[in-house]
Amino acid sequence: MSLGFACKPRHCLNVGMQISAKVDYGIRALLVLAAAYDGPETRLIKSEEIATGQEIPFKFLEAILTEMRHAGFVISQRGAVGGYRLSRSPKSIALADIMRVLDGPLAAVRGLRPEMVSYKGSAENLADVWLAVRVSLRKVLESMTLDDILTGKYPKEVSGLLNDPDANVSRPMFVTE
Amino acid sequence: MSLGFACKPRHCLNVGMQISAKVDYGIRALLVLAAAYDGPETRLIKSEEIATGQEIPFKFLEAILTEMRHAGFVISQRGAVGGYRLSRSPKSIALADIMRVLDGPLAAVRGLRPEMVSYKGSAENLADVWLAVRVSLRKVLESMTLDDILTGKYPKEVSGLLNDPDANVSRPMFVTE
DNA sequence: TAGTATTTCTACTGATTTAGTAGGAATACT
DNA sequence: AGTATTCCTACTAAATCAGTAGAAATACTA
Repeated sequence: MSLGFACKPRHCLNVGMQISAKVDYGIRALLVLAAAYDGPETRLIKSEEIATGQEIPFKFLEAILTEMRHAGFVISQRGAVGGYRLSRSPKSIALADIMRVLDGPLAAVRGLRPEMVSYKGSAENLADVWLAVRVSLRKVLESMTLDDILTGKYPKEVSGLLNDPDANVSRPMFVTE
Repeated sequence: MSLGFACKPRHCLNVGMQISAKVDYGIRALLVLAAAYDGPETRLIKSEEIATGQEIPFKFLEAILTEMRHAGFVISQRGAVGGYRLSRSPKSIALADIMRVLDGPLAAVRGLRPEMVSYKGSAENLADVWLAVRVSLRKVLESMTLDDILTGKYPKEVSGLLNDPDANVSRPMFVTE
């Protein structure tokens, strides 16, 4: 009846789905721009303002915003009155789009897309698991837009998930045997 | 109308949810043991047999199996007729359990559990997204057992996901603007 | 036209994680 | 005693993550 230690002893840093700092910062920056969005003539917001308001490292944020511009999510202007604004409505930008731009595909198995991996023997059906994982991530992340997060009004499949009784309880990482 | 490049130019290795080699190998190894499972007196299977059968690097697999033993999923025996067997029924081992042992929590944001992060200003509701992501991962990975994968008979919420018309089509990673 | 403030680009860094490998010690059966 | 296997410790090379530094390009303003 020993207390089996089933996880890394201390802070347990590594993880299945790791939301990176880059994605976290990037989405927060777009949310700030989304809150100011008011059609194509929206005022420009400086990266400095976003960085201090959201406590994001300034130079890192600049790099992220430049990636966002390459992806077409934001429009920028240089110079004394420069800054950034959203290129289109916050209703039209889904979280999955942002995450794919900043971090690549939503799900992969050993670096490969789920439909690219194949297994043999007793593991034959394992690919189905990764496909199901990807679909379930898509259902959440493709359905939620920047506007949904600003307003707090989520698509009902998502609010269904949040109503789950233990949505905000974390599971133990050790196993007793 | 330029073709905006929204992702890393070439092989796009980084990813949101990365199923690591360790988890992939570990689950496959347990599936092999699960297929042989026949109560507490199941025959022992050598790591060499699993490694060649599933094309997993031998020494890496050994390390993974030892972690599995620490977690209580397998029982081992050394010596000439040694090997591994499952410690309990494949019906009682969920994929989420295995993944937490090998890779830590299912989801984290910048290294923190989703319920530990908090945001301010326009990003206030962002934590809900990560909670929803975690719940949706749990719904898939806590409901599927080793036995489900062996038999190909999945809980109906999972088979619902797999029936999604584009379960096995991958989404483009670049954005046209 | 000169000045100023901002974005943009290129390059670099240190820490951590990933995916292993090497070699030997412990152990269980014959 | 011999043999085959698991178990443990240590090590490595490559990639990724989370930034930083500094200068060039650019847009407005006076």
